[in-house]
Amino acid sequence: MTETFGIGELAREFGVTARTIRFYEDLGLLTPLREGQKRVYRGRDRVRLKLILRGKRLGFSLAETREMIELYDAPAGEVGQLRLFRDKIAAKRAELDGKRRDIEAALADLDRAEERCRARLGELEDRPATGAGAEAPGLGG
Amino acid sequence: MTETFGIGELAREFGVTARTIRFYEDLGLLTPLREGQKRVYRGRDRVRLKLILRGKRLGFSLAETREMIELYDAPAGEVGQLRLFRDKIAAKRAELDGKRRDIEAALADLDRAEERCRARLGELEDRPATGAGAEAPGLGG
DNA sequence: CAAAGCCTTTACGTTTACGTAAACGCGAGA
DNA sequence: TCTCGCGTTTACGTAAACGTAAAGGCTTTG
Repeated sequence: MTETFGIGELAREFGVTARTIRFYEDLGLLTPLREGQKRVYRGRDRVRLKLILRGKRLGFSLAETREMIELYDAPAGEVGQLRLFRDKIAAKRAELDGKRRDIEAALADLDRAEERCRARLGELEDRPATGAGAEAPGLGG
Repeated sequence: MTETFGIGELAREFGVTARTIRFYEDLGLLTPLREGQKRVYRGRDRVRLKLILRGKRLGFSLAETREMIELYDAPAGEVGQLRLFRDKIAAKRAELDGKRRDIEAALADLDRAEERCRARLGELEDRPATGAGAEAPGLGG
């Protein structure tokens, strides 16, 4: 437990540069400890970095991702705060649901494209003369 | 059929500026007709714009989105081309699947956060004294 | 006929998210 | 002692995706 990491270590693990990790710190997204001058990251920071990169993959800006991370580690404040919080969570979820629908649609489009592609390939492999130029017909797997 | 649109019309419909639409044209993503100097967009461009914006919501760069759109309207070339094409489609699908998994994970995280939030709210509404400051206890719906 | 709207092109500005280089510290090892 | 290797700060550079003016054209409505 209480495992720690160097900046290069994290950079290698997640396929980013140290510059990137320092940049996230500048934005307040990561808060490593220090051993002398050197940054020391703990599991918490590693998790956060993972969340940041996930947010990026989903097209969120770093600001948006920060908001989302803040939603993850809830504050346990007073009732008003908690309600606001719950509403924010609901909003983000709606956004994520939208993205999911977008993904389904994109996947469906790709499926159609692939189907057309596959059908056309079937035609060409059956009778290589039809349509375009010929190739090695049916020898491969 | 053959309905056409002005640039402002499309801009309003999709919540972007005309500048944005012209920018996409600069990148070769849209290819409107012209009536004199004015751009005239047809259904095809409207669909493309929709696809571009979907790509953006999913965190794809405009370059990536262009590639994806090119996959949608298949070329029907020769066998080699088609196979390359099919592979590209598979790759994009893998990427989209990854994003979907990211979304599921993010939604799961949000669910956990919401559950904690809800539980805490339940506590506070049952016995408002526990933990933090009080509010109007149980009058609302 | 003048102002209001919608469109045009050209061009510089801005934000986000880093890249890249310079110059330095510091411990390990040949 | 020198030089890797890893880390540091400071600072300017950059690509992507537009924003935002400036200056003008066409048309239609009062």
